[in-house]
Amino acid sequence: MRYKKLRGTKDWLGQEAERFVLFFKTASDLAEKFGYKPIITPIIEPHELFSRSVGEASDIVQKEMYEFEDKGGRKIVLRPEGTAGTVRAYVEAGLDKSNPLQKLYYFGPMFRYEKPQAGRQREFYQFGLEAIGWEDASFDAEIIDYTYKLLTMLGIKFKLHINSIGCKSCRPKYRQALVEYLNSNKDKLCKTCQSRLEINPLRVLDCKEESCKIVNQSAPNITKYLCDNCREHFEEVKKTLEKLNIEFLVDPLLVRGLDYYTQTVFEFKIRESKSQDAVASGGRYNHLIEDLGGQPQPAVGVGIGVERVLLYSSTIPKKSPLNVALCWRSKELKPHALTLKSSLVNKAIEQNLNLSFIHHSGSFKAQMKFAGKNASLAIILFEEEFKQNKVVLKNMVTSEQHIVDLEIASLLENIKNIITA
RNA sequence: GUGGGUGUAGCUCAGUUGGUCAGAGCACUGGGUUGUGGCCCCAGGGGUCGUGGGUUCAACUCCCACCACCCACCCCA
Repeated sequence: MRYKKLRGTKDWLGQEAERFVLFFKTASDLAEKFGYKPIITPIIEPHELFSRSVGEASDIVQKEMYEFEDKGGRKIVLRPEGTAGTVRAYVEAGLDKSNPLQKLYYFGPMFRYEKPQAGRQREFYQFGLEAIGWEDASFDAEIIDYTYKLLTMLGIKFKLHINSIGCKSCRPKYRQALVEYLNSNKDKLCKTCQSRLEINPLRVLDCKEESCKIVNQSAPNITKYLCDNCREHFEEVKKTLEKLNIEFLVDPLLVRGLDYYTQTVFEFKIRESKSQDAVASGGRYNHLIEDLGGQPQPAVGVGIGVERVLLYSSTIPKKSPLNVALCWRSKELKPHALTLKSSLVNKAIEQNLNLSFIHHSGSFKAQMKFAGKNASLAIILFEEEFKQNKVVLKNMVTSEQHIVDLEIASLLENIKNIITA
């Protein structure tokens, strides 16, 4: 074995690859049902896009980005998340001015230089939704509703945590109160939190260190510091979720690691596991479009971790699609089998049938062995039957077989009958 | 970035105190038996024992380094 995949990357093969594709189909179909349209943006972006949006002080920008200089001396990064690129494209296309209301979904690989672990890779896939242009709480609820439905469809058990972290006018007041409180308890905080206190005090709130947890329990509650506008918005989000029968938990300690969030933030957490527990998360980012040079537009979005979803999904099937194998008893029949196969493929496309047709080569025994392993049905050509325009249709699971007409339409009817039986 | 565990055929694993120990089962390929796969029988391919050094007459086996994977922390998707 000469070459190995890079650390923290993954090859998708066999059933895993099939499940991956199936996830994308499910997620994008559902997104389309909610009126979201696809957007595809580059994997490489300028470094500054993320330091401006995700935040200079965030862990992602400080230590997790893949960065390099291209031949023109530009500072490039492999995107660590999907929102910044989407917003950049939105502003660059002038949509903020010409057509500001946009509901978009994206899908693709993201990159973060971290130590790999189960459910955590250096290259990982995200499926995300962004609703840009609406300030109304119903869109926060829509994004959450979508994610809730998708994860439920996929058979994932989760807990939804939500919080509001305020806006530009009320958060500074809270921040000040928090810093004052934390400073008076500074000696009880862990080392990282003592430095967080300087750079990003809100992050202290979701520290898992026991001593910090105790301090956090009596910390000022952000909900009490929200301005009227933010409070009303949050109340409406909660009311709407209740009407939609979506269970959630208000978690005043939920703070996201990305700087661009305002007001609503949420995380879908897996019940059983405590680490790598977020399968999906997101929130509102009302200033990001403006911060990236566009006209001010409010927005809300979600990012869903594909690997984690696949890890916990119980309903995405692992079974391959239904295969029909063509086999021939003697060499002379081979060309007939192949033309038959080609006609069957045409018909299957025409009638939109969920069937695939395969063949092997070599000895008859080898063909049958291949069929037994890879197909549910076999169409077998024998000299005697073929002379009378007949073939053998064999169910490879039950071993039942019948001599049937070679004619395409009736052959397909027979196949359908076996499948539905 | 910190700590712990693991690393022998595609997979699951044996390998005795360093000296025919490079093996088994499954999988794979070919053949036999059934006008047609699975059962059975015969044969075959496949490994520089994670990589690189060191000790030794001799290393899969001892020592060191590195790499990869897993787990926990951290962080998040």
